[in-house]
Amino acid sequence: MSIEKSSDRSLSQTVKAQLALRELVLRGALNPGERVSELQMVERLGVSRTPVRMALVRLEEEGLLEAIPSGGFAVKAFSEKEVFVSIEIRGTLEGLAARLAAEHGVSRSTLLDAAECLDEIDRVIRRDMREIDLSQYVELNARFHRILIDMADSPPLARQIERASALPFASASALVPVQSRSPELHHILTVAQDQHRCVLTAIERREGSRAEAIMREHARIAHRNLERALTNQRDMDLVPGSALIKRRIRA
Amino acid sequence: MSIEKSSDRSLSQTVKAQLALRELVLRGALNPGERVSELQMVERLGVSRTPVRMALVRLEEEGLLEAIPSGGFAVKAFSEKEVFVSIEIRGTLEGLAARLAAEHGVSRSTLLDAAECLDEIDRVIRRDMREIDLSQYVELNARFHRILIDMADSPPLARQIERASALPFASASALVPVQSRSPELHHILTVAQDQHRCVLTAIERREGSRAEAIMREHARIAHRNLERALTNQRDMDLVPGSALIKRRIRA
DNA sequence: CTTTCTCTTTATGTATACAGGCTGAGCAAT
DNA sequence: ATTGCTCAGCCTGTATACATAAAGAGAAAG
Repeated sequence: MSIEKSSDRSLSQTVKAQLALRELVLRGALNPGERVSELQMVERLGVSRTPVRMALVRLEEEGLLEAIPSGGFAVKAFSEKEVFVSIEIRGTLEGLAARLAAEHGVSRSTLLDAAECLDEIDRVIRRDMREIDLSQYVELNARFHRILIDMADSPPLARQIERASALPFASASALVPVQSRSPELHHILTVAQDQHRCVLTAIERREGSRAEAIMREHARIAHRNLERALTNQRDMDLVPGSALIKRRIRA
Repeated sequence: MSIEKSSDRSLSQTVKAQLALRELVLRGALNPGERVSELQMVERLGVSRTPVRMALVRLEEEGLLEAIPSGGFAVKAFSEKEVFVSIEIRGTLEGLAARLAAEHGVSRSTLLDAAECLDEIDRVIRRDMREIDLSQYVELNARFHRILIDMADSPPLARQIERASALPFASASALVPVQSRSPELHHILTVAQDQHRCVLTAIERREGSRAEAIMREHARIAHRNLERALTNQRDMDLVPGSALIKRRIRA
């Protein structure tokens, strides 16, 4: 009955429980608002109560669960507005990172790393109008965002961005797959990539304010993708953690 | 040997441990970088290992501790730059909150609450040039910031700001006491209060961009206060968690 | 038929026992 | 004197037992 009875022994029980539980929540196996019973999870995950409890605490920190006043945890539900704001928060913090990078200045080698990453993205995008390997794009996109955060050279900021990106639908490349069925796919990726180029140029030229503004706007592409998914029922499957989003009734 | 053997029974052991441990860390009773042994804390706090462990995990989330790769936790040390960035993060997020509040619009009653709070601050500041009750100011200041966050009406943002303010020296009114010995005290409080007034006006008039800029600048008063404490050794005592800050050697 | 009270069940909070791994001291060998 | 090895002590990760509080079912009364 356990999800991954034969999972890697090298991982600690706590980490195993955390991964498995997150998977259950995101998959929608647990309904939003529903209490997550420790004993039931012991049964389902095949670990004892202690690691389950640790996993619950950590997932609460991630924002996937919320504490019940009388004790224990429940699966968190998100309104559409909350999702939008979460994306805005990430964009704002990434904007701050870009500005700090521009103001402090960044080493030549790091700039080259970033530029190389963007070249690779170009190659993926331009390959063939309709045959773009999205998983490859997602990975490279995540890498570029990581480099950008490294450029700020501020552990507290990196940490905060990590927290903001912990919500499945708020991370930098979570909503990219939503575009996969769209005829505008190539268009949007082109625009996004141009923003990547521009922010890198701005950082290189020490134009902090511009770098910040670009990253903020860049995050709003995710807003558009989310909007699409919310209006096109069938695209919701492509949104990670979509089961947690309370849908409004739409006309 | 325990810090608070006879503390309130109504609080759970976990919360008790968390409060006591935080106190120990901030007081500087545990040296930065030092490992925090669970058993030693059991002895010092008078609770068993389970709540101590929970408290350790939570304090790591707060950012006061960091996980040791081989297991366990250590007291975290902060560089001056990290402290500055932490303040900048808080300011940026509060700026976002102010902008959202302005853009969404805020109910009349909430605006009145805020205005009343500011009136009270005025009364504290203007009371007598040299006899200002700082603790009262700190409390009212915190209240105004709380109202501002409520205006944004975004639980995820409130949560993130709370996290950013969890670092003792990063919260909105943590560094106010540093000014207490300064002849500029009245001057700085006047400026800060003017920013309060301006941001409220901006929100009322739906001037989102302005509201955001003001809150960002407002947070930078904390920068100034920190700078003062870093140059005036004797003022460091007034900085909460100063024991965690790695001082550079200064000429 | 509804409502309320009680009792049972089950939840979490806490303490503690046990196992495996890391660290460091002391000793031996070069 | 230095370096490498072994062993002991301690520390964390995990499992589980126990106590207390909450939630739900069922029966009785209105």
